[in-house]
Amino acid sequence: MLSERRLEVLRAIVQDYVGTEEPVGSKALTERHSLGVSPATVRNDMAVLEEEGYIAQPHTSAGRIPTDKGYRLFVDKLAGVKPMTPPERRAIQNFLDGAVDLDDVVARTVRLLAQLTRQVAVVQYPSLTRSTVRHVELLSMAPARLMLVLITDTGRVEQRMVDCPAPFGETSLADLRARLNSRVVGRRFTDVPQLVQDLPEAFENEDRGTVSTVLSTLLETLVEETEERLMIGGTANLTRFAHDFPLTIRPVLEALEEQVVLLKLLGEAKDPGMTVRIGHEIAHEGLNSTSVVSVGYGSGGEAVAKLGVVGPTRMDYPGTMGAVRAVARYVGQILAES
Amino acid sequence: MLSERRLEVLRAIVQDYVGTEEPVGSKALTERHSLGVSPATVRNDMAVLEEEGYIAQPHTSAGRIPTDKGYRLFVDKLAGVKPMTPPERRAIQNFLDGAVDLDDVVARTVRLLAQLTRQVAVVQYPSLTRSTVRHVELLSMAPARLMLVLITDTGRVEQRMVDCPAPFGETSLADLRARLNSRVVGRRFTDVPQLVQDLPEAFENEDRGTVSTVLSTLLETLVEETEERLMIGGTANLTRFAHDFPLTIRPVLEALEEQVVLLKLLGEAKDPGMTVRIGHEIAHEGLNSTSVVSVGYGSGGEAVAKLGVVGPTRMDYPGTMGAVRAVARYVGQILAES
DNA sequence: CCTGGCACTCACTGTGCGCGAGTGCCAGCC
DNA sequence: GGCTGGCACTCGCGCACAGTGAGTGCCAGG
Repeated sequence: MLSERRLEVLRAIVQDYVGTEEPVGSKALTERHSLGVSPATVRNDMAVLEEEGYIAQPHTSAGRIPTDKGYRLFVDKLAGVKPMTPPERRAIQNFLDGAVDLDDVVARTVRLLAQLTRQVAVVQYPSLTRSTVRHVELLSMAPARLMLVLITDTGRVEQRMVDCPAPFGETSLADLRARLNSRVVGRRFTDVPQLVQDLPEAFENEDRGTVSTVLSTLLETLVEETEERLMIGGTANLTRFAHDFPLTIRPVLEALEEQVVLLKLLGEAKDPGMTVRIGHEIAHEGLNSTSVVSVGYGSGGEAVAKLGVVGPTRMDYPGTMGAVRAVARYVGQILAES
Repeated sequence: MLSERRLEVLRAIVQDYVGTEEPVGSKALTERHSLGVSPATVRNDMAVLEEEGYIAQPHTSAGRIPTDKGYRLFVDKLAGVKPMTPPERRAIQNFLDGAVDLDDVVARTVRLLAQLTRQVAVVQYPSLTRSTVRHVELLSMAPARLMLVLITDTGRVEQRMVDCPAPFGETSLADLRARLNSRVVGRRFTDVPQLVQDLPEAFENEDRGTVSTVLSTLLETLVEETEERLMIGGTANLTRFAHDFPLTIRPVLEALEEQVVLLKLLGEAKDPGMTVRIGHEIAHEGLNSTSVVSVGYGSGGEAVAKLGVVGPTRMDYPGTMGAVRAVARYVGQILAES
């Protein structure tokens, strides 16, 4: 176990390094922080911290920088979550109010988060698996062609064309629409399959084929769209620390375009509260020199999706966590209202 | 007017520079191309080309690189559009087939285009202004709350909540739905306002308020969504020529995030066929060292939106133009089928 | 009008050197 | 035992400097 003062030294190193982006030495540390001890003592502490793997030197005769393990300790034990100031809160609310639809909410959230944290923002669309059905609509496009429209409680809309095996009358259509809605409205998407299982039996022989087709399209939609979508913004912020890793920026951009990677990353964070993953804790290679701060958000008490930011491991964790948490809360409120 | 050989020299310079990314000198030129003349002659030609502003030297005693004006001449007079090879065509078709909805078509197109050209791809969603109405749906959410769903012929779906001034019965709802659809289905979005203008008069006094509210929401949607959305991909490709402008990559990324800029850029290209804008021909400052190749695409003969790529002015114009044109054609086919 | 020759320019590369921040270690002090 | 001041050492960084070579402009001759 590290002594109180050594932890304090680690905290000082992290803070200084995040601020200056340069390896921090013992002398500078004692000058910028009132640790009450001399540089020589700090050097001894640094030696211990280095032995334990919390800090490292880029090369001999240079200052120290925190390792992933060092950041981990800092986040877990040394740093709190910096709350937003009232003006910031107002700015967030103003920015998010006035969104017209779900796409707009997500788009605004991404921009806001990127701006607040000056990093890359990622916002997942509310997942269908945890959503409930608000309405299912069936429209006749042609004698044997229907359009299926699915509306979720979070305002998401999905539609599919359905080619029917046989013409389908208006009355049958109205019947199916009514039966379908009475069964699934307000229910969770995951429950839908068993709720509609026996629906074809309620119809005349000639219509059963079409009903089955519609149902299987509906179920397909549920499966396909369960793989969530997400929106990314603020990639220009990557260039802010590009001088740090001018070559590492490409794998990061590539990873960001591989939405699968990010979705997996967000999905892995089991804790519905805040999750911070640092450097090599992230399995994907391209993101080994980045950290991801994510948190769940939702319209009710329940989280329906995640949002977060991707930045260099050398980031302002307290500030970033504060911004992410605050934005998630307000987005939740907005979704609950609509 | 430049002589035939001088044009040939310019073409050789552009081709070599695009290939090697390095200023090209007179000796190297004569070695790599069979121009039939000596380096000294080429030097004289180069001096003329430089005087006319088609090429420039980064510094004295270095080779020449084409200027924006040089690329312009190359594109207009010297370069054709390189057609895709049959295997490439098949690959395009395979990649685009199997898209399940409009979002998917756009997403696949972006990825495909980015991969083919190894540059940044931009695809505009089919614009509402040139689309026609496939269906308008009204759903009752609560006694005084409706959901308006708008479906376009290109498969785009927009929805809005409508808060009614007074409760609205199911029969009135069905009536409004029927009247609305009979008037606007198959019509262009731009014609909708005058088509529904007198609709409230057909209803009872008590319902007129609601009908008006619905209509104004519909019209609002048309206006709001006329500002088109777009999808961007392949930003990781920016790093391929980042060594060229490691500092210029940031304004480019910023410009790409400002979708307004890109939309304006795409909108400016009046020619429904291929448009190439080179370097300083682009008004936006951040894109001054890039070129944009764009083309309209559409489900029928008519272009409903644009797609294209953003890359360095030093790009393979014939190849890029070929890829952009081919992709636009196939996307048009896909849209026509759905 | 083209060509070979020639002197000139200048970015680029590698080397050597001094500077200084930062370290590790040690002896002494509390 | 822990803290401190002192001191020698390391080594990355920046700078000056010279050598190299690709490329140029110009000119006289074919």
